[in-house]
This record gives sequence, C-alpha cells and structure tokens, in this order.
Amino acid sequence: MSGGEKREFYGYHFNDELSSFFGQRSESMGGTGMLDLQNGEPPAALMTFNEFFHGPAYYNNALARAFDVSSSPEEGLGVSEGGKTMRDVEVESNIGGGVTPVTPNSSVSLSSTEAAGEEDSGRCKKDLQGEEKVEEKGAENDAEKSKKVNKPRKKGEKRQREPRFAFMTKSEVDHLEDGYRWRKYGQKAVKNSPYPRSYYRCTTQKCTVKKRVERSYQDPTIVITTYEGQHTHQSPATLRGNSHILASSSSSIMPPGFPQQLLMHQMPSLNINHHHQQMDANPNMFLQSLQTPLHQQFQIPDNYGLLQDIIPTLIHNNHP
DNA sequence: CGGCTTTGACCCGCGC
DNA sequence: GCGCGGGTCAAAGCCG
Repeated sequence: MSGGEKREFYGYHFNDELSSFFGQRSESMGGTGMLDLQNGEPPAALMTFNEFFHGPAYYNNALARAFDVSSSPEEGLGVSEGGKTMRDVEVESNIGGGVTPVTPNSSVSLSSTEAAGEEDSGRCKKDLQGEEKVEEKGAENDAEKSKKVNKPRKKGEKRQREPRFAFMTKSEVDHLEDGYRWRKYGQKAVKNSPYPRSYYRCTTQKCTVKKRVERSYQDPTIVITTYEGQHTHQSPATLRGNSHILASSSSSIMPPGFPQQLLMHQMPSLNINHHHQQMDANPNMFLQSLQTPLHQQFQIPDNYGLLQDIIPTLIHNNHP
C-alpha cells in the first residue's frame, strides 16, 4: 500500500506445507529469512513459467530435458519425499497501491508445485466415489456410517496431482478476487497455525480447479493461496470484457487456471530474483520460455537458495 | 429458491 | 496397528 513498493517475482521450491514454510522462516531462522525446507525434502526442480503454463505435458518434458531424466513422472522426476515430487516457481510481488480493488495492499507471491508421481487423494475420492459408490453399496452395510467419503481406488492406479501455484499475498482479505467464481467446500485448522485453511473449488461446471487459502501465522498480513489444476474456461471477468488486455498479453504464458486478474496487477513491474544452481540444469530454459515482455523484468534465480532470499524480501516488504 | 458457507464426519497417506 | 494431519464430502443453515 505504501506507494513505491517493489514487485518481485521469485522462484523457489516450496514444500506443500506452506504454513509451515512461513512459520519456519522466522521461527527457526530467527527472522533472518532463511528458508528451511521442512522435512529436509531435497530441493525440487524449478520449472519455468512457460513450462508450467503450458500444462503438464510441456512441463514434464521440459523438466525431463532439463534434468536429463525420463519424462515419466514416476521415475523421472525423482525428487520424491514420501512419494511426492514437486517443483515450484514462486513469484512474489507487491501490488502497487490502488491497483487491486479487493486487495489494495497486497504483496503477491506465487509458486507452483506438482506431485507428479503422486496421487491426489481428493480426486481419487471424487472420481471413484461416483463409480464405486454403486458397486460398493452392497458391501457397505458396515460402512453405513461412512456413507460419505469412501472410495476405494483401483489398485495400481495412481492419483495424479494437478500442478499447483501458490500465491503469497499481503492482504487483509482471505479470499482474493481473481476473476473466477469459487465455492468453498471445506475448512480445516492448520497445524501450528491459529488460522484455518479454506478449500475452494471453481464453480464452473466441469472445471476441476481448486484452491486453498490460508493465512501465514507468522505474518497474518500474508494470505497464501494455492491453486491446483487449470481452468477449462476463461475467467468470468475476462469474458466480461474488462480483462481483454490480459487475454492477449498473458494468456500466451499463463495457464488457464492462472488468476489473471491477480497477475495483471503484478505484471507492470514483475521483478524476479533468481539464483542459479538450481537452474544450472538448464539455465536458459527460464529465459527462453519467457518470450514475452515479462522476461524483460525478470531476474533469473540462480539456485534453489533463492528459497533463502525470498523470505528476506518478504520481511522487507512487510517490515520496512 | 438457488447458490453459497459452515461444520462435523470420514477417508487417505504417512510416520512411529 | 495406531494416531495424526491433510483433504473432501454433504447435510444443514444462511442469505439475497
């Protein structure tokens, strides 16, 4: 909100546990901003925006190439921890005051993750629930109580997790307006955090995009929004016509599910700080993929150590 | 009345 | 096997 805020994009690997992530940054780091990967999860590969934005296929191939591994998610992207793999791109930017209607004072960060070889418990449940419910009915006498969520999964079948994108937004409102319509379908208390995590699903039919919204317990002014999946439609806001600019300028690099309205506000002065080692696998990929005006404002991260720099920035932003 | 939120129950994966 | 934490479901309630 204070004018002159800088907007920055950061790439970093983040663990699924964002809340923990933020908690540790000042708790275990004493506020130094060092990011400590919880669980000692090995650094995951960073992927470019384009890779991510072009969907899993692109993304996996690019990654495979970048890391010289099989394109098979299960075996290639071996950054696994508990059967989980993920890569992230974190973008952090402060929205200039007044640009964002709903979140006037926001600093937005985004990151993406994907557990390629993993399954999405949610989807599993949902998808199987319908079909299994029928055949299971019989053997479900005892499962009466479990009338709800119950879904056996076909053996050997792995759930696929959608790519994820997480935003760290400095905002007073939890649910940020991003141009899409969401329906809340759950809320859970977050461990080690007084703030609950809310689960939203895109209300558009056949669109399976979901998002989680939680507030950093270390810095209540920061709202962490994690998008999962890609919208199969355009943003209602875009359709409404007030985002046509976005449609042409960002649609080429942003995934359907990307909160364009949010991004739009960041675009004017994206500024990515990259570190290198992580990108060494393919240092050019990032830039190559950013064949849009955007890249002109990005700074390539050099290594996953960027994890360590993200936080400081946040701190600076939040505590001038 | 339709759409959305709330909320308790339930399932799943994982670590011990 | 058990407990924990994350994620989802769906009934009930709320609201415009």
